[in-house]
Amino acid sequence: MTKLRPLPKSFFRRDVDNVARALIGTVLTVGGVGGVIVETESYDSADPAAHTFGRRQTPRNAVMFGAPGHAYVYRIYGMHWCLNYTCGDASAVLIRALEPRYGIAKMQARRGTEALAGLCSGPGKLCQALGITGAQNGVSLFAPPFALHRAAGPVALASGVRIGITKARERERRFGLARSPYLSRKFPEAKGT
DNA sequence: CGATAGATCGGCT
DNA sequence: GCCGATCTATCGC
Repeated sequence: MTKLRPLPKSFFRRDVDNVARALIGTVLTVGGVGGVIVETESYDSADPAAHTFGRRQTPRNAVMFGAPGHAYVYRIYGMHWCLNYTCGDASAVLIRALEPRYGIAKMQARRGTEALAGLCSGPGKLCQALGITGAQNGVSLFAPPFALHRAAGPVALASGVRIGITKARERERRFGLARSPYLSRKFPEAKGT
């Protein structure tokens, strides 16, 4: 396998949108299982779609008010989990899709499906494949079982409006690897190709 | 293909 | 009591 270099903690000490962009191409593993991040979304307290909108604190969103570089995990629709990286100042990046690369058999077993393209192509699927639950809420991303690694090289970045939200739908805070087969949904092509 | 319905429950008003 | 940063199956064209 390619040599993996860890992400520095300073990675998260910048604007949340830039973190969301820079995360594309980085590697996430949980207990050695994971892959390359190909899709993210950003949220902050000025965003009507965010859990921290208006900086109102509740038991659920408490982790987003804490230090950067931690996992914010919450349950959605009563049955799925979603993983975010906290970025400080009540902001966070939702991890939406991975290219499966490490521990693929384990991910297939957890998901109950074989197809690689569908293993981690969505926030709920990704958490199921990596075994992430509310038990990881608030834990450091820089300590086991989590491990974050730098991108192997430059990536073709795409962006667009977010998915699955009902508020602030127009905001372009979704980022991803253009034309990746592992996205939850394709990004609109700018032109040509 | 795209559209829609149902599952299922914690968090918040 | 309502609603959601989702997923899957199933329907219609």
